[in-house]
Amino acid sequence: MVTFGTTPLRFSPPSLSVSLERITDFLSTVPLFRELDRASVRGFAELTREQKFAKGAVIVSEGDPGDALYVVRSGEVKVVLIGEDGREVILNVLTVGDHFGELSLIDGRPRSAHVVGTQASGLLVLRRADFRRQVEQSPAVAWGLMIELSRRLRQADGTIGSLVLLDVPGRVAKVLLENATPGQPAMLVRQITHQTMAQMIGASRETVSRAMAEFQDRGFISVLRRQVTIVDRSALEARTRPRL
Amino acid sequence: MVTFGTTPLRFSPPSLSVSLERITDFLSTVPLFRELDRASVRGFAELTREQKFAKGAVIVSEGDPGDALYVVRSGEVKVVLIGEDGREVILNVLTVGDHFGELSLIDGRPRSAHVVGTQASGLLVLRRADFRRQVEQSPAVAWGLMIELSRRLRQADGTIGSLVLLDVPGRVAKVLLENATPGQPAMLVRQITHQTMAQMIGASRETVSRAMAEFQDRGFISVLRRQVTIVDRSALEARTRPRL
DNA sequence: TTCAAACTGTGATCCCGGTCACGGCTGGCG
DNA sequence: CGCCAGCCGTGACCGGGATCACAGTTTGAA
Repeated sequence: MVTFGTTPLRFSPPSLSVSLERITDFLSTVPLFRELDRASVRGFAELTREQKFAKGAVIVSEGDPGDALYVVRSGEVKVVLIGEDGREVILNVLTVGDHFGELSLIDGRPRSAHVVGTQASGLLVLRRADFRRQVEQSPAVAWGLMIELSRRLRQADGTIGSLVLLDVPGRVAKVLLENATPGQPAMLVRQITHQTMAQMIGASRETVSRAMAEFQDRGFISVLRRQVTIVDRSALEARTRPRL
Repeated sequence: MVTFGTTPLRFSPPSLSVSLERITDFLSTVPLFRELDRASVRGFAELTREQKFAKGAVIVSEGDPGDALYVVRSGEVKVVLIGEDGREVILNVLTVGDHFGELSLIDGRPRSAHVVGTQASGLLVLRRADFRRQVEQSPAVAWGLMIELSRRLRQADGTIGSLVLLDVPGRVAKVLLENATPGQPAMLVRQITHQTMAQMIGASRETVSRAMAEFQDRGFISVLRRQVTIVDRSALEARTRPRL
Protein backbone atom coordinates (compact mmCIF):
# COMPACT_ATOMS: atom_id res chain seq x y z
CA MET A 1 0.00 0.00 0.00
CA VAL A 2 2.59 2.50 1.12
CA THR A 3 4.93 1.91 -1.81
CA PHE A 4 2.17 1.46 -4.30
CA GLY A 5 2.93 4.67 -6.11
CA THR A 6 6.54 3.74 -6.67
CA THR A 7 5.97 0.36 -8.19
CA PRO A 8 5.12 1.54 -11.72
CA LEU A 9 8.47 3.35 -11.86
CA ARG A 10 10.35 0.08 -12.16
CA PHE A 11 9.19 -0.51 -15.69
CA SER A 12 11.01 -3.81 -15.85
CA PRO A 13 11.43 -6.93 -13.79
CA PRO A 14 8.52 -7.35 -11.42
CA SER A 15 11.24 -8.88 -9.34
CA LEU A 16 11.04 -10.93 -6.24
CA SER A 17 12.42 -8.05 -4.22
CA VAL A 18 9.58 -5.76 -5.20
CA SER A 19 7.14 -8.33 -4.03
CA LEU A 20 9.23 -8.80 -0.90
CA GLU A 21 8.96 -5.12 -0.04
CA ARG A 22 5.24 -5.24 -0.61
CA ILE A 23 4.87 -8.20 1.63
CA THR A 24 6.98 -6.47 4.23
CA ASP A 25 4.75 -3.40 4.01
CA PHE A 26 1.76 -5.58 4.44
CA LEU A 27 3.12 -7.53 7.40
CA SER A 28 4.05 -4.28 9.10
CA THR A 29 0.36 -3.50 9.36
CA VAL A 30 -0.42 -6.77 11.14
CA PRO A 31 -0.63 -6.26 14.92
CA LEU A 32 1.50 -9.33 15.56
CA PHE A 33 4.49 -7.64 13.92
CA ARG A 34 3.76 -4.06 14.76
CA GLU A 35 6.48 -3.78 17.40
CA LEU A 36 9.19 -5.02 15.07
CA ASP A 37 11.61 -2.87 13.10
CA ARG A 38 11.43 -3.11 9.37
CA ALA A 39 14.44 -5.38 9.02
CA SER A 40 12.91 -8.02 11.28
CA VAL A 41 9.62 -7.87 9.48
CA ARG A 42 11.50 -8.36 6.23
CA GLY A 43 13.07 -11.39 7.84
CA PHE A 44 9.62 -12.83 8.30
CA ALA A 45 8.52 -11.81 4.86
CA GLU A 46 11.38 -13.76 3.33
CA LEU A 47 10.23 -16.95 4.99
CA THR A 48 6.79 -16.60 3.58
CA ARG A 49 5.14 -17.80 0.41
CA GLU A 50 1.76 -16.80 -0.86
CA GLN A 51 -0.85 -19.39 -1.61
CA LYS A 52 -4.17 -18.79 -3.34
CA PHE A 53 -7.41 -20.47 -2.37
CA ALA A 54 -10.73 -20.44 -4.16
CA LYS A 55 -13.99 -19.58 -2.47
CA GLY A 56 -15.14 -22.67 -0.60
CA ALA A 57 -11.68 -24.24 -0.55
CA VAL A 58 -10.79 -26.10 2.64
CA ILE A 59 -7.55 -24.57 3.86
CA VAL A 60 -7.06 -26.61 7.00
CA SER A 61 -9.10 -29.49 8.41
CA GLU A 62 -9.77 -30.35 12.01
CA GLY A 63 -7.52 -33.16 13.15
CA ASP A 64 -4.74 -32.44 10.65
CA PRO A 65 -1.27 -32.17 12.05
CA GLY A 66 -0.70 -28.45 11.78
CA ASP A 67 2.63 -27.20 10.60
CA ALA A 68 2.02 -23.73 9.27
CA LEU A 69 0.81 -20.29 10.23
CA TYR A 70 -1.36 -18.36 7.77
CA VAL A 71 -1.82 -14.63 7.40
CA VAL A 72 -4.77 -13.45 5.33
CA ARG A 73 -3.47 -11.10 2.68
CA SER A 74 -6.63 -10.80 0.64
CA GLY A 75 -10.10 -12.24 0.73
CA GLU A 76 -11.86 -13.75 3.73
CA VAL A 77 -11.94 -17.10 5.49
CA LYS A 78 -14.06 -18.64 8.23
CA VAL A 79 -13.02 -20.85 11.12
CA VAL A 80 -15.66 -23.52 11.62
CA LEU A 81 -16.53 -26.55 13.68
CA ILE A 82 -18.59 -29.18 11.91
CA GLY A 83 -20.85 -31.56 13.82
CA GLU A 84 -21.29 -35.15 12.73
CA ASP A 85 -24.74 -34.21 11.51
CA GLY A 86 -23.15 -31.65 9.20
CA ARG A 87 -24.22 -28.55 11.10
CA GLU A 88 -21.65 -25.77 11.09
CA VAL A 89 -20.58 -23.43 13.87
CA ILE A 90 -18.62 -20.39 12.78
CA LEU A 91 -16.06 -19.58 15.46
CA ASN A 92 -14.60 -16.66 13.61
CA VAL A 93 -14.49 -14.80 10.33
CA LEU A 94 -11.02 -13.62 9.38
CA THR A 95 -10.17 -10.86 6.92
CA VAL A 96 -7.02 -9.22 5.70
CA GLY A 97 -4.45 -8.80 8.44
CA ASP A 98 -5.84 -11.61 10.56
CA HIS A 99 -3.94 -14.83 11.03
CA PHE A 100 -4.66 -18.37 12.09
CA GLY A 101 -2.96 -21.68 12.67
CA GLU A 102 -0.65 -20.57 15.48
CA LEU A 103 -2.16 -22.88 18.08
CA SER A 104 -0.82 -26.00 16.43
CA LEU A 105 2.57 -24.36 16.02
CA ILE A 106 2.68 -23.48 19.69
CA ASP A 107 1.52 -26.68 21.30
CA GLY A 108 2.11 -29.20 18.54
CA ARG A 109 -1.40 -30.56 18.74
CA PRO A 110 -3.66 -31.20 15.74
CA ARG A 111 -5.77 -28.46 14.23
CA SER A 112 -8.79 -27.76 16.34
CA ALA A 113 -11.13 -26.55 13.59
CA HIS A 114 -11.62 -26.27 9.88
CA VAL A 115 -10.75 -23.13 7.95
CA VAL A 116 -12.62 -22.53 4.71
CA GLY A 117 -12.48 -19.66 2.22
CA THR A 118 -15.63 -17.59 2.10
CA GLN A 119 -14.10 -15.72 -0.82
CA ALA A 120 -11.14 -16.31 -3.10
CA SER A 121 -8.23 -15.55 -0.79
CA GLY A 122 -4.48 -15.06 -0.78
CA LEU A 123 -2.71 -16.37 2.30
CA LEU A 124 0.89 -15.93 3.37
CA VAL A 125 2.16 -19.24 4.68
CA LEU A 126 4.90 -19.55 7.28
CA ARG A 127 6.25 -23.00 8.13
CA ARG A 128 6.60 -24.27 11.66
CA ALA A 129 10.39 -24.32 12.04
CA ASP A 130 10.78 -20.79 10.70
CA PHE A 131 8.02 -19.52 12.89
CA ARG A 132 9.46 -21.12 15.95
CA ARG A 133 12.91 -19.76 15.37
CA GLN A 134 11.65 -16.25 14.81
CA VAL A 135 9.48 -16.29 17.91
CA GLU A 136 12.34 -17.56 20.04
CA GLN A 137 14.67 -14.89 18.76
CA SER A 138 12.22 -12.04 19.05
CA PRO A 139 10.57 -11.36 22.38
CA ALA A 140 8.46 -8.72 20.69
CA VAL A 141 6.79 -11.32 18.51
CA ALA A 142 6.29 -13.65 21.45
CA TRP A 143 4.66 -10.82 23.31
CA GLY A 144 2.49 -9.87 20.36
CA LEU A 145 1.40 -13.45 20.04
CA MET A 146 0.39 -13.61 23.68
CA ILE A 147 -1.61 -10.43 23.29
CA GLU A 148 -3.39 -11.89 20.31
CA LEU A 149 -4.15 -15.13 22.14
CA SER A 150 -5.46 -13.14 25.08
CA ARG A 151 -7.75 -11.19 22.81
CA ARG A 152 -9.17 -14.36 21.34
CA LEU A 153 -9.61 -15.96 24.72
CA ARG A 154 -11.56 -12.97 25.98
CA GLN A 155 -13.65 -13.07 22.85
CA ALA A 156 -14.31 -16.80 23.16
CA ASP A 157 -15.34 -16.42 26.78
CA GLY A 158 -17.65 -13.60 25.80
CA THR A 159 -19.23 -15.83 23.17
CA ILE A 160 -19.79 -18.57 25.72
CA GLY A 161 -21.45 -16.02 27.98
CA SER A 162 -23.74 -14.82 25.21
CA LEU A 163 -24.75 -18.31 24.22
CA VAL A 164 -25.82 -19.08 27.75
CA LEU A 165 -27.20 -15.74 28.95
CA LEU A 166 -28.78 -14.16 25.87
CA ASP A 167 -31.75 -15.11 23.73
CA VAL A 168 -31.42 -15.12 19.95
CA PRO A 169 -32.39 -11.47 19.37
CA GLY A 170 -29.86 -10.51 22.01
CA ARG A 171 -27.13 -12.45 20.27
CA VAL A 172 -28.09 -10.92 16.92
CA ALA A 173 -27.85 -7.45 18.44
CA LYS A 174 -24.44 -8.35 19.75
CA VAL A 175 -22.96 -9.42 16.39
CA LEU A 176 -24.43 -6.35 14.74
CA LEU A 177 -22.68 -4.13 17.26
CA GLU A 178 -19.45 -6.08 16.99
CA ASN A 179 -19.37 -5.70 13.23
CA ALA A 180 -20.34 -2.06 13.18
CA THR A 181 -17.97 0.73 12.30
CA PRO A 182 -17.79 3.14 15.24
CA GLY A 183 -19.76 6.40 15.07
CA GLN A 184 -23.19 7.08 16.44
CA PRO A 185 -26.10 8.35 14.37
CA ALA A 186 -25.76 6.05 11.39
CA MET A 187 -23.18 3.42 10.67
CA LEU A 188 -22.66 0.44 8.48
CA VAL A 189 -21.60 -3.12 8.95
CA ARG A 190 -20.04 -5.23 6.27
CA GLN A 191 -22.57 -7.47 4.65
CA ILE A 192 -23.36 -10.71 6.44
CA THR A 193 -26.03 -13.13 5.34
CA HIS A 194 -28.61 -14.25 7.85
CA GLN A 195 -27.38 -17.79 7.38
CA THR A 196 -23.87 -16.77 8.37
CA MET A 197 -25.07 -14.86 11.38
CA ALA A 198 -27.16 -17.84 12.40
CA GLN A 199 -24.11 -20.09 12.36
CA MET A 200 -22.11 -17.55 14.33
CA ILE A 201 -24.61 -17.36 17.16
CA GLY A 202 -25.98 -20.90 17.18
CA ALA A 203 -29.43 -20.17 15.88
CA SER A 204 -31.54 -20.99 12.83
CA ARG A 205 -31.63 -18.77 9.80
CA GLU A 206 -35.35 -18.20 10.21
CA THR A 207 -35.04 -16.97 13.77
CA VAL A 208 -32.32 -14.54 12.75
CA SER A 209 -34.56 -13.27 9.96
CA ARG A 210 -37.35 -12.63 12.42
CA ALA A 211 -35.05 -10.86 14.84
CA MET A 212 -33.76 -8.62 12.06
CA ALA A 213 -37.32 -7.88 10.98
CA GLU A 214 -38.21 -6.95 14.53
CA PHE A 215 -35.20 -4.63 14.81
CA GLN A 216 -36.15 -2.97 11.56
CA ASP A 217 -39.69 -2.11 12.40
CA ARG A 218 -38.73 -0.97 15.85
CA GLY A 219 -36.36 1.39 14.09
CA PHE A 220 -33.15 0.03 15.61
CA ILE A 221 -31.64 -0.66 12.21
CA SER A 222 -32.46 -0.08 8.59
CA VAL A 223 -31.56 -2.31 5.69
CA LEU A 224 -31.08 -1.16 2.11
CA ARG A 225 -29.92 -3.65 -0.47
CA ARG A 226 -28.51 -5.96 2.19
CA GLN A 227 -26.54 -3.14 3.74
CA VAL A 228 -27.39 -2.82 7.40
CA THR A 229 -27.31 0.60 9.03
CA ILE A 230 -27.49 0.91 12.75
CA VAL A 231 -29.92 3.67 13.59
CA ASP A 232 -30.23 3.30 17.33
CA ARG A 233 -27.09 1.89 18.82
CA SER A 234 -28.21 2.15 22.42
CA ALA A 235 -31.41 0.27 21.75
CA LEU A 236 -29.36 -2.61 20.40
CA GLU A 237 -27.05 -2.41 23.38
CA ALA A 238 -30.04 -2.65 25.68
CA ARG A 239 -31.14 -5.81 23.84
CA THR A 240 -27.68 -7.17 24.62
CA ARG A 241 -28.45 -7.24 28.31
CA PRO A 242 -30.82 -9.87 29.65
CA ARG A 243 -33.97 -9.11 31.63
CA LEU A 244 -34.52 -5.46 31.03
CA MET B 1 5.91 -32.50 48.78
CA VAL B 2 9.33 -33.69 47.70
CA THR B 3 11.12 -32.30 50.74
CA PHE B 4 8.33 -33.14 53.10
CA GLY B 5 10.26 -35.86 54.83
CA THR B 6 13.16 -33.53 55.56
CA THR B 7 11.21 -30.74 57.11
CA PRO B 8 10.74 -32.28 60.54
CA LEU B 9 14.51 -32.59 60.82
CA ARG B 10 14.88 -28.86 61.20
CA PHE B 11 13.41 -28.85 64.65
CA SER B 12 13.81 -25.13 64.93
CA PRO B 13 13.04 -22.02 63.02
CA PRO B 14 10.21 -22.69 60.57
CA SER B 15 12.09 -20.02 58.69
CA LEU B 16 11.18 -18.11 55.63
CA SER B 17 13.67 -20.12 53.63
CA VAL B 18 11.98 -23.38 54.46
CA SER B 19 8.76 -22.00 53.19
CA LEU B 20 10.59 -20.67 50.14
CA GLU B 21 11.85 -24.12 49.28
CA ARG B 22 8.38 -25.51 49.69
CA ILE B 23 6.94 -22.93 47.41
CA THR B 24 9.69 -23.63 44.92
CA ASP B 25 8.87 -27.32 45.06
CA PHE B 26 5.27 -26.53 44.47
CA LEU B 27 5.86 -24.17 41.58
CA SER B 28 8.10 -26.73 39.93
CA THR B 29 5.05 -28.94 39.50
CA VAL B 30 3.10 -26.24 37.68
CA PRO B 31 3.28 -26.76 33.90
CA LEU B 32 4.02 -23.07 33.35
CA PHE B 33 7.35 -23.42 35.11
CA ARG B 34 8.17 -26.99 34.27
CA GLU B 35 10.88 -26.11 31.77
CA LEU B 36 12.76 -23.92 34.20
CA ASP B 37 15.74 -24.93 36.29
CA ARG B 38 15.32 -24.82 40.01
CA ALA B 39 17.14 -21.53 40.47
CA SER B 40 14.78 -19.72 38.13
CA VAL B 41 11.75 -21.20 39.80
CA ARG B 42 13.13 -20.04 43.10
CA GLY B 43 13.42 -16.60 41.54
CA PHE B 44 9.71 -16.68 40.93
CA ALA B 45 8.95 -18.10 44.31
CA GLU B 46 10.72 -15.17 45.95
CA LEU B 47 8.45 -12.70 44.23
CA THR B 48 5.39 -14.41 45.50
CA ARG B 49 3.25 -14.03 48.58
CA GLU B 50 0.52 -16.32 49.70
CA GLN B 51 -2.96 -15.02 50.30
CA LYS B 52 -5.83 -16.93 51.88
CA PHE B 53 -9.43 -16.67 50.75
CA ALA B 54 -12.53 -18.07 52.38
CA LYS B 55 -15.08 -20.14 50.55
CA GLY B 56 -17.30 -17.77 48.60
CA ALA B 57 -14.76 -14.93 48.69
CA VAL B 58 -14.57 -12.84 45.54
CA ILE B 59 -10.93 -12.91 44.48
CA VAL B 60 -11.17 -10.82 41.35
CA SER B 61 -14.14 -8.99 39.83
CA GLU B 62 -14.95 -8.43 36.19
CA GLY B 63 -13.97 -4.93 35.15
CA ASP B 64 -11.25 -4.49 37.76
CA PRO B 65 -7.89 -3.34 36.52
CA GLY B 66 -5.87 -6.50 36.85
CA ASP B 67 -2.38 -6.33 38.19
CA ALA B 68 -1.61 -9.76 39.53
CA LEU B 69 -1.30 -13.38 38.54
CA TYR B 70 -2.59 -16.06 40.90
CA VAL B 71 -1.53 -19.66 41.29
CA VAL B 72 -3.82 -21.95 43.23
CA ARG B 73 -1.82 -23.62 45.95
CA SER B 74 -4.67 -25.18 47.85
CA GLY B 75 -8.42 -25.25 47.60
CA GLU B 76 -10.50 -24.55 44.52
CA VAL B 77 -11.86 -21.50 42.72
CA LYS B 78 -14.29 -20.93 39.88
CA VAL B 79 -14.12 -18.44 37.02
CA VAL B 80 -17.59 -17.08 36.37
CA LEU B 81 -19.51 -14.63 34.25
CA ILE B 82 -22.54 -13.07 35.88
CA GLY B 83 -25.47 -11.80 33.85
CA GLU B 84 -27.37 -8.68 34.87
CA ASP B 85 -30.18 -10.92 35.95
CA GLY B 86 -27.80 -12.65 38.34
CA ARG B 87 -27.45 -15.91 36.46
CA GLU B 88 -23.98 -17.43 36.61
CA VAL B 89 -21.94 -19.11 33.90
CA ILE B 90 -18.96 -21.11 35.10
CA LEU B 91 -16.18 -20.78 32.55
CA ASN B 92 -13.74 -22.88 34.49
CA VAL B 93 -13.04 -24.58 37.79
CA LEU B 94 -9.43 -24.27 38.91
CA THR B 95 -7.67 -26.50 41.42
CA VAL B 96 -4.17 -26.73 42.80
CA GLY B 97 -1.53 -26.04 40.19
CA ASP B 98 -3.84 -24.01 37.99
CA HIS B 99 -3.39 -20.28 37.58
CA PHE B 100 -5.44 -17.33 36.45
CA GLY B 101 -5.19 -13.61 35.91
CA GLU B 102 -2.51 -13.65 33.23
CA LEU B 103 -4.71 -12.14 30.54
CA SER B 104 -4.81 -8.74 32.22
CA LEU B 105 -1.08 -8.88 32.80
CA ILE B 106 -0.45 -9.62 29.14
CA ASP B 107 -2.74 -7.14 27.45
CA GLY B 108 -3.33 -4.61 30.20
CA ARG B 109 -7.09 -4.79 29.84
CA PRO B 110 -9.54 -5.14 32.74
CA ARG B 111 -10.43 -8.52 34.17
CA SER B 112 -12.82 -10.36 31.92
CA ALA B 113 -14.57 -12.43 34.58
CA HIS B 114 -15.07 -12.93 38.27
CA VAL B 115 -13.09 -15.47 40.27
CA VAL B 116 -14.70 -16.82 43.42
CA GLY B 117 -13.52 -19.40 45.93
CA THR B 118 -15.58 -22.58 45.94
CA GLN B 119 -13.55 -23.70 48.95
CA ALA B 120 -11.19 -22.00 51.34
CA SER B 121 -8.12 -21.49 49.18
CA GLY B 122 -4.49 -20.43 49.33
CA LEU B 123 -3.26 -18.48 46.33
CA LEU B 124 0.24 -17.42 45.42
CA VAL B 125 0.13 -13.88 44.14
CA LEU B 126 2.63 -12.45 41.68
CA ARG B 127 2.49 -8.73 40.86
CA ARG B 128 2.47 -7.38 37.32
CA ALA B 129 5.92 -5.82 37.12
CA ASP B 130 7.64 -8.89 38.52
CA PHE B 131 5.71 -11.16 36.21
CA ARG B 132 6.53 -9.08 33.20
CA ARG B 133 10.23 -8.94 33.94
CA GLN B 134 10.45 -12.66 34.47
CA VAL B 135 8.58 -13.46 31.27
CA GLU B 136 10.76 -11.14 29.28
CA GLN B 137 13.91 -12.66 30.67
CA SER B 138 12.86 -16.22 30.30
CA PRO B 139 11.76 -17.50 26.91
CA ALA B 140 10.82 -20.78 28.54
CA VAL B 141 8.16 -19.08 30.61
CA ALA B 142 6.89 -17.14 27.62
CA TRP B 143 6.62 -20.36 25.71
CA GLY B 144 4.89 -22.13 28.57
CA LEU B 145 2.44 -19.30 28.82
CA MET B 146 1.61 -19.53 25.14
CA ILE B 147 1.05 -23.25 25.47
CA GLU B 148 -1.31 -22.65 28.37
CA LEU B 149 -3.22 -19.97 26.47
CA SER B 150 -3.49 -22.32 23.49
CA ARG B 151 -4.90 -25.03 25.67
CA ARG B 152 -7.54 -22.71 27.04
CA LEU B 153 -8.44 -21.40 23.63
CA ARG B 154 -8.96 -24.91 22.31
CA GLN B 155 -11.04 -25.69 25.35
CA ALA B 156 -13.14 -22.54 24.96
CA ASP B 157 -13.77 -23.26 21.30
CA GLY B 158 -14.78 -26.78 22.21
CA THR B 159 -17.23 -25.41 24.74
CA ILE B 160 -18.75 -23.11 22.13
CA GLY B 161 -19.12 -26.08 19.82
CA SER B 162 -20.86 -28.13 22.50
CA LEU B 163 -23.24 -25.36 23.42
CA VAL B 164 -24.37 -25.06 19.82
CA LEU B 165 -24.22 -28.64 18.60
CA LEU B 166 -25.16 -30.76 21.62
CA ASP B 167 -28.35 -31.13 23.61
CA VAL B 168 -28.21 -31.02 27.40
CA PRO B 169 -27.64 -34.75 27.98
CA GLY B 170 -24.82 -34.58 25.44
CA ARG B 171 -23.20 -31.72 27.30
CA VAL B 172 -23.59 -33.53 30.60
CA ALA B 173 -21.89 -36.59 29.12
CA LYS B 174 -19.08 -34.38 27.97
CA VAL B 175 -18.31 -32.84 31.37
CA LEU B 176 -18.48 -36.27 32.97
CA LEU B 177 -15.88 -37.55 30.55
CA GLU B 178 -13.74 -34.47 30.94
CA ASN B 179 -13.65 -34.83 34.70
CA ALA B 180 -13.08 -38.56 34.72
CA THR B 181 -9.82 -40.16 35.70
CA PRO B 182 -8.57 -42.26 32.80
CA GLY B 183 -9.03 -46.03 32.87
CA GLN B 184 -11.85 -48.04 31.39
CA PRO B 185 -14.03 -50.43 33.37
CA ALA B 186 -14.81 -48.19 36.33
CA MET B 187 -13.53 -44.75 37.15
CA LEU B 188 -14.35 -41.85 39.33
CA VAL B 189 -14.81 -38.14 38.90
CA ARG B 190 -14.37 -35.63 41.63
CA GLN B 191 -17.67 -34.61 43.12
CA ILE B 192 -19.64 -31.95 41.30
CA THR B 193 -23.12 -30.82 42.27
CA HIS B 194 -25.82 -30.82 39.64
CA GLN B 195 -26.15 -27.11 40.15
CA THR B 196 -22.48 -26.59 39.31
CA MET B 197 -22.67 -28.78 36.26
CA ALA B 198 -25.74 -26.91 35.12
CA GLN B 199 -23.87 -23.62 35.28
CA MET B 200 -20.93 -25.10 33.43
CA ILE B 201 -23.01 -26.25 30.49
CA GLY B 202 -25.69 -23.57 30.37
CA ALA B 203 -28.60 -25.66 31.55
CA SER B 204 -30.97 -25.79 34.49
CA ARG B 205 -30.31 -27.88 37.56
CA GLU B 206 -33.46 -29.91 36.94
CA THR B 207 -32.52 -30.86 33.40
CA VAL B 208 -29.09 -32.00 34.55
CA SER B 209 -30.75 -34.11 37.25
CA ARG B 210 -32.93 -35.77 34.66
CA ALA B 211 -29.99 -36.44 32.36
CA MET B 212 -28.04 -38.01 35.22
CA ALA B 213 -31.05 -40.13 36.15
CA GLU B 214 -31.33 -41.31 32.55
CA PHE B 215 -27.62 -42.20 32.41
CA GLN B 216 -27.97 -44.15 35.63
CA ASP B 217 -30.83 -46.35 34.62
CA ARG B 218 -29.32 -46.97 31.23
CA GLY B 219 -26.28 -48.20 33.12
CA PHE B 220 -23.84 -45.63 31.74
CA ILE B 221 -22.88 -44.43 35.20
CA SER B 222 -23.55 -45.34 38.78
CA VAL B 223 -23.77 -43.01 41.72
CA LEU B 224 -23.00 -43.92 45.30
CA ARG B 225 -23.06 -41.25 47.95
CA ARG B 226 -22.62 -38.48 45.36
CA GLN B 227 -19.60 -40.23 43.89
CA VAL B 228 -20.09 -40.80 40.18
CA THR B 229 -18.54 -43.86 38.59
CA ILE B 230 -18.44 -44.18 34.84
CA VAL B 231 -19.50 -47.67 33.93
CA ASP B 232 -19.77 -47.42 30.16
CA ARG B 233 -17.42 -44.83 28.81
CA SER B 234 -18.15 -45.48 25.16
CA ALA B 235 -21.89 -45.07 25.68
CA LEU B 236 -21.25 -41.61 27.11
CA GLU B 237 -18.92 -40.82 24.25
CA ALA B 238 -21.65 -41.78 21.82
CA ARG B 239 -24.02 -39.38 23.58
CA THR B 240 -21.38 -36.72 22.95
CA ARG B 241 -21.97 -36.94 19.24
CA PRO B 242 -25.16 -35.44 17.82
CA ARG B 243 -27.71 -37.40 15.75
CA LEU B 244 -26.79 -40.98 16.40
C1' DT C 1 -31.91 -9.46 -20.44
C1' DT C 2 -32.77 -13.67 -18.72
C1' DC C 3 -32.40 -17.38 -15.64
C1' DA C 4 -30.71 -19.98 -12.00
C1' DA C 5 -28.84 -19.93 -7.57
C1' DA C 6 -28.72 -17.96 -3.42
C1' DC C 7 -31.09 -15.08 0.01
C1' DT C 8 -35.04 -13.51 2.69
C1' DG C 9 -39.97 -13.28 4.89
C1' DT C 10 -43.54 -15.64 7.16
C1' DG C 11 -46.89 -18.98 8.67
C1' DA C 12 -47.76 -23.52 11.09
C1' DT C 13 -46.30 -27.03 14.12
C1' DC C 14 -43.78 -29.32 17.55
C1' DC C 15 -40.75 -30.26 21.26
C1' DC C 16 -36.66 -29.43 24.25
C1' DG C 17 -35.73 -27.58 28.13
C1' DG C 18 -36.65 -23.64 31.47
C1' DT C 19 -39.52 -22.55 35.38
C1' DC C 20 -42.47 -23.47 39.31
C1' DA C 21 -43.65 -26.28 43.01
C1' DC C 22 -42.85 -29.61 46.31
C1' DG C 23 -41.26 -33.57 49.00
C1' DG C 24 -37.58 -36.54 50.26
C1' DC C 25 -32.37 -36.88 51.41
C1' DT C 26 -28.02 -35.92 53.44
C1' DG C 27 -24.66 -34.29 56.26
C1' DG C 28 -22.43 -30.95 59.00
C1' DC C 29 -22.70 -28.46 63.20
C1' DG C 30 -24.33 -26.88 67.61
C1' DC D 1 -28.48 -36.58 68.22
C1' DG D 2 -31.58 -33.54 66.13
C1' DC D 3 -32.14 -29.63 62.98
C1' DC D 4 -31.48 -26.75 59.24
C1' DA D 5 -29.34 -25.69 54.81
C1' DG D 6 -28.15 -27.48 50.71
C1' DC D 7 -28.81 -31.05 47.49
C1' DC D 8 -31.63 -34.13 44.59
C1' DG D 9 -35.86 -36.20 42.03
C1' DT D 10 -40.04 -35.51 39.63
C1' DG D 11 -44.34 -33.85 37.89
C1' DA D 12 -46.90 -30.01 35.37
C1' DC D 13 -46.84 -26.43 32.40
C1' DC D 14 -45.54 -23.41 28.70
C1' DG D 15 -42.70 -20.70 25.72
C1' DG D 16 -38.61 -19.81 22.69
C1' DG D 17 -36.91 -21.35 18.92
C1' DA D 18 -36.05 -25.36 15.57
C1' DT D 19 -38.20 -27.31 11.52
C1' DC D 20 -40.86 -27.61 7.49
C1' DA D 21 -42.88 -25.51 3.68
C1' DC D 22 -43.28 -22.06 0.32
C1' DA D 23 -43.39 -17.66 -1.93
C1' DG D 24 -41.05 -13.51 -3.02
C1' DT D 25 -36.31 -10.98 -3.94
C1' DT D 26 -31.62 -10.25 -5.27
C1' DT D 27 -27.81 -11.02 -7.78
C1' DG D 28 -24.51 -12.41 -10.82
C1' DA D 29 -23.22 -14.94 -14.77
C1' DA D 30 -24.08 -15.92 -19.54
